[in-house]
Amino acid sequence: MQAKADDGHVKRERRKQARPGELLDAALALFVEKGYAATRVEEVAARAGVSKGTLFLYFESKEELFKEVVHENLAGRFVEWNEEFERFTGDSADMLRHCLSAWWERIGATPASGITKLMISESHNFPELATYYQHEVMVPGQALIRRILQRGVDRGEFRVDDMDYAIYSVIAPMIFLMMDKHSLGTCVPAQQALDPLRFIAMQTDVLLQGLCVRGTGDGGRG
Amino acid sequence: MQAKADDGHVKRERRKQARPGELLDAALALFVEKGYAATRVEEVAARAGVSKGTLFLYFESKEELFKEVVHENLAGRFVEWNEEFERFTGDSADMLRHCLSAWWERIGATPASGITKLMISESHNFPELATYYQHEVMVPGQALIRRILQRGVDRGEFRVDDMDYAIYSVIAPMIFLMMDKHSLGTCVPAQQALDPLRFIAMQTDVLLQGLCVRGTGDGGRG
Amino acid sequence: MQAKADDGHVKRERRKQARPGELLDAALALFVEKGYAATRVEEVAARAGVSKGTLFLYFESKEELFKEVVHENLAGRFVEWNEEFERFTGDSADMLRHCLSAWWERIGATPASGITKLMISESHNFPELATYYQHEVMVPGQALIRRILQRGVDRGEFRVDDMDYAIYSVIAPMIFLMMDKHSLGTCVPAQQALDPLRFIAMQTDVLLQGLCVRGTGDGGRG
Amino acid sequence: MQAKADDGHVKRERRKQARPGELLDAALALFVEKGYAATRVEEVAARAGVSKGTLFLYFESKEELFKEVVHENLAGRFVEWNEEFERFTGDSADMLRHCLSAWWERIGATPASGITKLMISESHNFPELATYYQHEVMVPGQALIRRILQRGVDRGEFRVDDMDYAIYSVIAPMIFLMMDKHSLGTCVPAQQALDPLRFIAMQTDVLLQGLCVRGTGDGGRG
DNA sequence: GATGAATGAGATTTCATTCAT
DNA sequence: GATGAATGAAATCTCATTCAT
Repeated sequence: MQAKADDGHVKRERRKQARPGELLDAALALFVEKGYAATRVEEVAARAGVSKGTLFLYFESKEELFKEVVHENLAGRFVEWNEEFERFTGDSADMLRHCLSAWWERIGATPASGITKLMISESHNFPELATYYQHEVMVPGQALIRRILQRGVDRGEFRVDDMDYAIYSVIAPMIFLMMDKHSLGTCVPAQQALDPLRFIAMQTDVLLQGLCVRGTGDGGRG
Repeated sequence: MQAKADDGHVKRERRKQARPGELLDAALALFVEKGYAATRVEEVAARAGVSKGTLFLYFESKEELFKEVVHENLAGRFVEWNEEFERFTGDSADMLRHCLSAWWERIGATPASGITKLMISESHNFPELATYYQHEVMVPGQALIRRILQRGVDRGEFRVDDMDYAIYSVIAPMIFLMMDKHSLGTCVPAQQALDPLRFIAMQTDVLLQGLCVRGTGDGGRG
Repeated sequence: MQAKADDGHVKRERRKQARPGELLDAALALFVEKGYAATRVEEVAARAGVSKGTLFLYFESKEELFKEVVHENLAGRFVEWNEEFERFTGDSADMLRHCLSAWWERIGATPASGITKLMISESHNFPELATYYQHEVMVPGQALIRRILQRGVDRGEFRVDDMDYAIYSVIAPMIFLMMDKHSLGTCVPAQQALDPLRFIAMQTDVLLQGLCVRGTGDGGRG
Repeated sequence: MQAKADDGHVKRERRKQARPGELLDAALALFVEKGYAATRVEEVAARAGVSKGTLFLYFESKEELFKEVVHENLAGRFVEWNEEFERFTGDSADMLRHCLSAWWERIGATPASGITKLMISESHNFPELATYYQHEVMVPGQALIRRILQRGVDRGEFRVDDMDYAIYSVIAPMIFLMMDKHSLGTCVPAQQALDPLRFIAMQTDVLLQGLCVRGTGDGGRG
């Protein structure tokens, strides 16, 4: 009986903790799909399997919910990724390839990528969130890409004329993939659909062709 | 007196003719800025310098206004561009460069580029419009890019392994520039702001490096 | 030329005078058909062949228009009918028959009967008009019926136990016919439609059977 | 504690169950009094003791509310009445008398009679409802009256020359009473007011005088 | 006088938020 | 804690009325 009570308690504790998470997931999905304003809190609650009232036990307001959705899905992954950067020992072309495909698997392909679409759609309505996103994602993201490119330059692997624009060249295909996943690509028949990893591979090759000092034309594949 | 009466009539007529356009412009700007749902029709009317009621003289409903905003700003420019394509006599690298910078000047830099952001934000809420946009913009746009690349291949200037993905490589920076203009870039201080023509030039160079058969490393500038 | 000018002037004068009449006719028809609140002044104007603005040159407001519609169509016909009563020389059964069929031809069958439907529908919203209608129609109408019945009593033709209720017995079929014409009967196929004069004839026979002192069962027809 | 919780739940449930009925009652009263278009939903809600928003929890729109008001108050009473017809053993004159006075008590005197006024006022604006009313009330009502009259004929009690018009003769005073109750009679001082049961008794007598084969002149009172 | 574009008060309808149960 | 009935502020939309032409 003690065990049973404990079990119950644990399970209830877990659910209690999990509830906001389910709500945040539901909210992310719906905000990304329909936009902030067009999403009704009742839908979010329903998708999370709770009632409208319950949502307000966990979040002060719809706006607060939105902010927590953004915060929750931005929780600094860059610490981890900077550590991976430090540990990486291969050449910089491989590093860039690894970085982009890892990004797709861990972010692009997951609901977290919806946050970028959300910020694109709602940045004017939530300027403080836009700033926050800028600080939490854009700045560290660009910094990480810069470190990778700079590493290539420092090791004599890359030649970079204009670092800022080189960074944009890395970001552009990522933005494109996320927009495709969350909007433009959703009304295209499946067999015509874009294969993200293939696109990333191709883009990286083109980029590396431009970056690699020897300009061997094989995009650094060698 | 005839003249005076005519003048008055003409002036009023001119207003009447102009109103829908003014309202569509105001609506485009606000829908792009705040999203469809977060934009109040009264704001649209105010920005066009009329009252709420006047808007409904010209548009049946907010939804109808939205649809007409999209239709109005999509009026097939591809006829004109296909004609330019036919007339172009230079090499295909120049053609691609010209095409992208012309696109920026005529679309990207104008409010019309907001339509793309709108479709990205609202495609799930207006599926018929998304389909329409697909037919009117995505398909002919990709077809035009395909023609340019194919022209390069046919003339022995380009080498294209996978045409579909090559097209995406052209589109991705365009999407990126529009998102920057309408969202992400708007909270970045001016002196750090991205110069679109410079970005386009750089991107084209990188692309051409990958495309041009000789792989001269000068991106076709040589 | 003088003649022509005169003609023009006369015609214009006539039209100017006629305009409010056309508006009143249009308004009566639409108010009866759709109700006061559900009728838009623009519809009234359109049906009268003028613009919305013109209506307001002749009537201060929609409410004023409504009041004038009622006043216009109530213009005391009872003077004329009381004179007919005075002149009538036949027996009282014939008089009642004549009275009811004349009423149908002059009022019941004409748009004027719509006023009764209007008063039934809108009396709570226009209490002063209801009172006016009471004074102008109900009271003199009941008085006229009373005079006819009383004439029959005085001449030894009718026996009336309760004058008030005898009057209601005359009115009830009139109300029924007007409601049939303006509402209930309008969704009945034509061949099933009620023939008002036949109904009046029948009703009068039944009434007279009750009224005529000899109770001959032929309703006074002899 | 169990009881208390149940109580609460039950009480709230009871409110929830009762709401639509309260709203329908309020709506019937106001629609009859002011007409559909002139009644504001907020008034309906206020009369039912709830707020505007609550009304829309139970009814999709004002129009839907109106339709349900009509449907609710038309719930086929004719089954019951046809059964009464079958069970009735007295003579047909009594049957007709009973039928009309029962109608007044169960319908005419109750708010349900307002439906007829509503249909008269709004039939053009809601043609489907007019048809529905035709099928649910007019047709079965006329059929019931026809059965009663036919019974009299079959039993040798009544003589009916034209059945259709005989039926109208029964209906006309009913229409008159309802119009009096809901419109015309409401601005008449109380002491002059019409006593419906007395009017019905008188009308029935007159009718029976015409119907009864012996033409005894006592209206069947024997 | 006639017009009809423009207005804005007022109606319907939605939905985030509250709170009794 | 959880619920969902109730609320009312705010949005869309209508239409009587005005007024420049």
